[in-house]
Amino acid sequence: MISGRKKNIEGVDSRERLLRTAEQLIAEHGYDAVSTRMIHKGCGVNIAMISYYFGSKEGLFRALIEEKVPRIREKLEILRDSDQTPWEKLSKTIDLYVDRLFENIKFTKVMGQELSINARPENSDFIVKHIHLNMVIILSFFKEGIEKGDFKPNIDVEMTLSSIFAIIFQWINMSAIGMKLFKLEDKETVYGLDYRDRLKVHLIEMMRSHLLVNPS
Amino acid sequence: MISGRKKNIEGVDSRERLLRTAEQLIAEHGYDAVSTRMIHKGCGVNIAMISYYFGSKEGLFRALIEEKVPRIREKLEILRDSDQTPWEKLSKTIDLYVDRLFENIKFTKVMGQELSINARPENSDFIVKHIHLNMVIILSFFKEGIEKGDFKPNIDVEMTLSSIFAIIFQWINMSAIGMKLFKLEDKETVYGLDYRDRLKVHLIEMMRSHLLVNPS
DNA sequence: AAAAATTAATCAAACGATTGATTAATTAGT
DNA sequence: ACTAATTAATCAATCGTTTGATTAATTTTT
Repeated sequence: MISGRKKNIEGVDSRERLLRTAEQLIAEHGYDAVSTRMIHKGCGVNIAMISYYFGSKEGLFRALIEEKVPRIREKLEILRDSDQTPWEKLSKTIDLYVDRLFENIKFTKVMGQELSINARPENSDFIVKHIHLNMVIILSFFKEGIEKGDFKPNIDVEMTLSSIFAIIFQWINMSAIGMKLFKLEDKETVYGLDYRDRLKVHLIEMMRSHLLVNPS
Repeated sequence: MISGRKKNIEGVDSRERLLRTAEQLIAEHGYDAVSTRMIHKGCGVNIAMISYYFGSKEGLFRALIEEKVPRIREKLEILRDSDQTPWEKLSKTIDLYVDRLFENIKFTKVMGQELSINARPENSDFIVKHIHLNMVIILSFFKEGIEKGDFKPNIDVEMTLSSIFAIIFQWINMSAIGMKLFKLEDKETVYGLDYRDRLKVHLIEMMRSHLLVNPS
């Protein structure tokens, strides 16, 4: 019969622990497969605290989305306003995106699921809106490259941009295929530094031959 | 062997209707969000028929997977045993895959979800196994191309192959992003013939510059 | 003492699954 | 050819569980 408030275990407050546990579990099993009881058992925080802090299970999920999605853009804007060549901007964007998504494997999976199934349209809309804002910035790199004559004039820029996103997202979301293709044993290797770099090199080299007039 | 009665409402038997309704609903909402009651209400077939035909909800899902996954390989084998150039084989593979996945949008989404979340490992394993068998065949196209000197010798073939799959899968699974990027109103356009062709052209042209020693 | 945080207990609704009974078509026995 | 037995197919009703959410009581913090 333990009752009353539990002191912040290891200094982390209940709200934060609910968010992190939900992120972890939903990434692994999907939103609908994760019950509020799984979350509460996973972190020891009382189940009623979900209603208390977030109103509902969906509210908790929404808070998770809003917390992480808008983060990348500031870096892109810095890149945009720099005086680097379009190719430098693009290759650094690839570098940035791979790093960011790999550093948030769990959340990237959550995002992927949320965009795939279209339950909770408010969430998908929110994610799509922010990804699109980023895409517009990256598109300007393409256009700048074409205007300056660095990039081939006849490339399908939207399809190319979409492909870059697809390749990174898919690597994280369908790690099972990557594991089999590269004959790896555990998932950690797919998400490890070696393959992160290999993915970057591949993406940048592929874009180099696809985009540049003079791939040198 | 087959005996007993067959009622066949409107000529379609219940087993088939359960499969198609489950495919439709699961593609739209995800496995866990679709209840057996939704399926039964969606097609009018009695809920007990799920146990009767498939043993369980999971059994129905499994049957759906096993019905469709292994289909593409025979075409790939015909391509492999033909006397076309490696580049012809590869570009026709892209053509084939885009067509097949676009003709099965619903099921492709189901597959994507199943590979993303790793509930039901028997299903993910089954899907991965068959996709990998196809990948091995396509890898032989790459290797043949390199041996003959048609393809550049230093390309990361596994990453390249993985990228092709990623781009097609993602186009189907994350249509919301495509819609926004191409400023489209309804999902049907993303899955329509125009964008299917545009995706094919983009993929093949990107691979041409990425792979071929002499892109002509 | 007032406010904020946490608790165990409880709720109606929905879940997947199973039951026993019924139907209609086919097969076997005569 | 007719009847009895067997079969697959279908149904409504119900099982025990789990779900998301809420309550009122209690404890901690301010």
